[in-house]
Amino acid sequence: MTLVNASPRRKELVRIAARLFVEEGFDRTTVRMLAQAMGIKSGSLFHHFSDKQAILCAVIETGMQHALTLARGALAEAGCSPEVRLDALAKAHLETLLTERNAHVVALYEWRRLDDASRDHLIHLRDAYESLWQKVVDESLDAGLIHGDRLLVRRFVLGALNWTVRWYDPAGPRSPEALARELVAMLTGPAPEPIGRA
Amino acid sequence: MTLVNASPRRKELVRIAARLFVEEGFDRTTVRMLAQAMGIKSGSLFHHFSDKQAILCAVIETGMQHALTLARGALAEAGCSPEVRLDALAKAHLETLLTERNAHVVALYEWRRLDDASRDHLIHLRDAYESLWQKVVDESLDAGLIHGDRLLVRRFVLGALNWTVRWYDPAGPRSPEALARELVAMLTGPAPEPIGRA
DNA sequence: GTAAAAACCAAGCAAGCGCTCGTGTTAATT
DNA sequence: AATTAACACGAGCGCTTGCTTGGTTTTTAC
Repeated sequence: MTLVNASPRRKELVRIAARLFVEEGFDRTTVRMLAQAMGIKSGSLFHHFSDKQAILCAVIETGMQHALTLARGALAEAGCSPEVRLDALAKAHLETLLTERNAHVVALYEWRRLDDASRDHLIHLRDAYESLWQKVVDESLDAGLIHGDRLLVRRFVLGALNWTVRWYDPAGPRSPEALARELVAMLTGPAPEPIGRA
Repeated sequence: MTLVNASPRRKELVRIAARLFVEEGFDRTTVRMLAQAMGIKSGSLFHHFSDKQAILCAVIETGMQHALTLARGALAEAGCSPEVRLDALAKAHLETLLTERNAHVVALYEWRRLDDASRDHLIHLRDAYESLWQKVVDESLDAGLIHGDRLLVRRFVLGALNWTVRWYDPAGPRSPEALARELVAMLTGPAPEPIGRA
């Protein structure tokens, strides 16, 4: 499923790389900086990754796999009420945005630094995730819970959620759950009844 | 008001730089590439800008000034109906996102490459723009047109709009006006009456 | 206990980077 | 006609970049 092996050592390297890519940006993170943060010399880096680009790809893939796993789990646990499912998906999205923040920020800002091969690989993951969302949005539309063009709704909602990485402060007063519920409430209008928690 | 002079020649250079920064990213756009696209040699570049960084700042400032001008104009022409004002502001936002697309994309992706001085300068422009939005969002909340936390609503809406640069196709079937109206409709729920156009 | 495999290192190459500098060439001002 | 300021040039300095190479150490497997 993944492009290359996933030894625990490699996983740790990817985590470190993600942090540096966020702090400095991909282009400004030199292989020497990466190596030092990993406790090895720059030459040794290329035993784990074919080139710098492959590290970027691995980082982004990590985040996407995590998002997919979380979203599928959330939907499996949620019932079949459209509102609960929408809420659960939004919550899962915010949670992966938080716990795998570095990877997602890198995906957001450095996507264009990928070469064609890596991009092709990752686009499939992205498409799978977006079609998950589209299905849940469609359910809410069919139920009359929300209104509008199905494609636009999905894009606007995911846009609003993704943008949170630019301002959300995990140390602040609001939890991802609360945030998700506020967004859903914003879309459904003033709710006459509270959302039932599964 | 602006950080430096704004001769027509310089304006053209900034436009070219914006295009290259979008195509290649700031770090990968070399001063030689910039110079060649401008029809001069790399050394001559530094007669117009103190350093590469200053070009980035000028590009981003261009976009922000344009956004501010358009938003203020739109609000001045709009009446005092909260829904019309919200719609007008969203439309103005999408229009500047479209006509000054390069500058805004650069602002989005390369903000972190700014040095502290440039960032301080630009943050004031950004704050002015956001408080414009906050005022209009507050009006809509007070009128009962939309619901939710005032800060969150502003952030979610601006997030949804800004994210459009990642998927919006100006050659597609939808105009910025139509897009703006769809977003407002999404927030206000199923409108019992059509929006009056000023 | 030993052989194979995996991880690592020191050294450095070729290329590209932002930027400087001394000089020449226009174009506007006096 | 003389002065000045703005713009452009060519050459290149000092430094950093991603990546390679040949050889050593550490870990794993039997």
